[in-house]
Amino acid sequence: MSTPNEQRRSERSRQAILAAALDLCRERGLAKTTVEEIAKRAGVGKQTIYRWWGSKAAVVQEALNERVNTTTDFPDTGDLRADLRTQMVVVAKAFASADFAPYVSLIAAAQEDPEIAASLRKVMIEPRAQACAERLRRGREQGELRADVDVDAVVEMLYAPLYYRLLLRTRPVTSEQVADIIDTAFEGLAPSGRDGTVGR
Amino acid sequence: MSTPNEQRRSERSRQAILAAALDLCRERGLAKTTVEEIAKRAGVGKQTIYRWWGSKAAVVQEALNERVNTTTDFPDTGDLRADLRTQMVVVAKAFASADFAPYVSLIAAAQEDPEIAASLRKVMIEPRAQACAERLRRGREQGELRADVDVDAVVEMLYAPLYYRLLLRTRPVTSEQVADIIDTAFEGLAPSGRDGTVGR
Amino acid sequence: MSTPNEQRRSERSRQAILAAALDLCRERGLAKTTVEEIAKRAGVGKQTIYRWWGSKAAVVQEALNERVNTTTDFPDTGDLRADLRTQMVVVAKAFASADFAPYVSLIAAAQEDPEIAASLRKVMIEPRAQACAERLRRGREQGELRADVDVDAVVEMLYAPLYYRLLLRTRPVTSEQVADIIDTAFEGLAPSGRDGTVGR
Amino acid sequence: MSTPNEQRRSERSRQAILAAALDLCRERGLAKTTVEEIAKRAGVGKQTIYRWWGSKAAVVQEALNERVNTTTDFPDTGDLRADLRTQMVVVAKAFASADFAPYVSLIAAAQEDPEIAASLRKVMIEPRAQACAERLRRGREQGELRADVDVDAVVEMLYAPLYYRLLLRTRPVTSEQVADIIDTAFEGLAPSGRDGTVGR
DNA sequence: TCATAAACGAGACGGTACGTCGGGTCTTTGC
DNA sequence: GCAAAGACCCGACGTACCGTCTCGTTTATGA
Repeated sequence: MSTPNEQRRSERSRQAILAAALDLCRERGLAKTTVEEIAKRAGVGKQTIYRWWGSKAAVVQEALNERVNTTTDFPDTGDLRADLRTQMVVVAKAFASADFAPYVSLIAAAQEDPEIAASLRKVMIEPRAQACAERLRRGREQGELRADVDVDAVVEMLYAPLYYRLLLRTRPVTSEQVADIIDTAFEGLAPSGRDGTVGR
Repeated sequence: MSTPNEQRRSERSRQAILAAALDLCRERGLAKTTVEEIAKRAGVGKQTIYRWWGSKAAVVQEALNERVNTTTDFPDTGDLRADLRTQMVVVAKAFASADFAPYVSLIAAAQEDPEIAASLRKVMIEPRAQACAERLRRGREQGELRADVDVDAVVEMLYAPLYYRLLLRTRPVTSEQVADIIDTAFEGLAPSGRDGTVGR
Repeated sequence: MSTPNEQRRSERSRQAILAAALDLCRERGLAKTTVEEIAKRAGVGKQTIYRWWGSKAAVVQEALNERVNTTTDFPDTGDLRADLRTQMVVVAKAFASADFAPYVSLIAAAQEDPEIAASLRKVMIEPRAQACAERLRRGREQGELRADVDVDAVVEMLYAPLYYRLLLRTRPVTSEQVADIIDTAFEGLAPSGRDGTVGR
Repeated sequence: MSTPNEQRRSERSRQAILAAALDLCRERGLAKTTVEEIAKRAGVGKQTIYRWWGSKAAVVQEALNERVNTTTDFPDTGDLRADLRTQMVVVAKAFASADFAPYVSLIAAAQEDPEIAASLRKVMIEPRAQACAERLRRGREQGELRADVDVDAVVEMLYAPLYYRLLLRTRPVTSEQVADIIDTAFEGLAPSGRDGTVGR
């Protein structure tokens, strides 16, 4: 994305652009945000944006990445279910927050732009999924999880319902949902025992 | 969406517009499809599109709804897990299909257009979720499910991972994923039985 | 312009169209008047206009022709200069009148539509020019005019300055202008006698 | 018409626009010339036209003004009638020329657009009328004209018949017409001398 | 007297051009 | 000597009217 000389780059302009982009995206969504507006609000020439980023989505992506809590550390108190709950409640609160909108816009943009999709996965999603998988692996070793589970699949099972509500807006994402997800996931749907109809 | 006289409407034009919109959307995605192109390909004036629809997304939504299998019936062989599997495999195959792209585009568009979001939920998502919930309820009555589960939450748990992969493209949606989801959901993550590890 | 059956034609619609066209033309000029507006104001379908006229200009032309004083009679009191003055003052007053605008619009339209130009000349201009030429011819026979003048050229000389001001709007058309034109035309510009330098 | 920065303006685009507009206007008249065509032929964005001009007529007006012989000098050989004839024949030839069409279109446009009318008078008509009036004034001082004539009215009397034929197309504008106009104007219509028929 | 066929009102239709917005590139200029 | 300012070419937007084309609904003969 960047042939020009990185060293001569104006940090002041860069920050102004990121801030303006994020603000506008929060105000009216990424789709209705224009590069022209970002430039004007940042007090910057359009060229300065095109020089360093490939699209407005890339700007928002960088802004978001820079501002979001970069800590992907997962709590580890020894109680897996409690730790999952702690972490997922944080995520749920974030999802429910109004100024999470730019992240949603970014996911939307990613549907028609593979480049955005790739960098979104790489920067935002996979590191966090990895951290969770890691914690699950440790839990499995401690016997808190069945030995045969595929932790990556479990990460999906746990977080997917949050994304489902976030993106389809069927219902709001809440802490209760988190509790529900964890309980159901751990205890299963089968009426008795994990091996199904046995004790019937 | 329609103040003009519905009765004088040209069905020929309507069909041509829906077909053109869907084709273009499959070819290059909704974002890169223009109303002008839809009109040209359909051999129609732009005004005819604007007269009957509020946006290109609305056109695609109607096209999709009209062409998609409207059967929301859920199989019921008496074996809940098998029926879920049957139905979810159908969904998974659809999600994996190349010409499912318009649906994905539509979900993306819905992120920044509440009207699209609402009609998407009402027309595409909720009827199918209801059908699944219904089947789950019957299964619960037959003792195939724990008596205390919230079927609506279960629907989310089951389908959310498919949407997760569809929209975040971390991995492809497959029949194996479906098997995994069902198994894990029914048997739970806990090492033995649903009531924790404590010896029974 | 008219293959349809003239006898079945609705006089009510015809009158409503002519009136609406003339009104709109007075209100905002022919250029900003649309067939759609004429139809709506006349309570008429667009097709009824297209059935009987070739253009909006043709409508205005017919309206104007029907409403204008069709008397092309020239006064003849025996005093040519007085009669010219009488008639030209009428014309000057018409030109100065606000609701003469449609006639001006029509002349403008004629500049880019030979059909309008032809019918304008035939219906509006030539009959009146002929009447004036006739009166001049009688005056010439009576010795009120030099025997060698070309009456058609004289008609032009007399009326052209009124059109000049009407169309170029350098100054308003007035009765004083009429007096001036007649005096100068009759007496000539040369300082003494009609044959110029003679008495020098 | 111009809020944008005149100094950054592209002269290349400006010239291309003026040329294209004039060409199209000659080919099919101003009424059938579209801004879109001008832009396309000039290899220019439409916005560049709208940025600097208020209408297609304004473009043609500027083009015409820039290309037309800006010399408004009137010949002065000492013989007023000869000088008038010289100059008016030039005008008559111009009026008769095929590529004078844009000027006619402009006069037509002026009938429904006061702004065009004003600039047309200011730029094209009045300077030339002034030059003629000036020459007439000098002639009057030299005794070639009656001392009491209003030179401005005379300008109108002389040129109006050319405009009459130009705009009403009753007959072609020719050099003969010019001769006729001058002879009649100077010698008058009255059978003998300017002070009536009474024998001197 | 009534059927029938034309003209009618309404207005949807395929188009063309409008005037505007914003994208991404290129040029000028001021700090 | 960079970068703000912004003019440029371009393509699409959503709208206004064009002139044509159905639709029922009057209306006005002529069988």
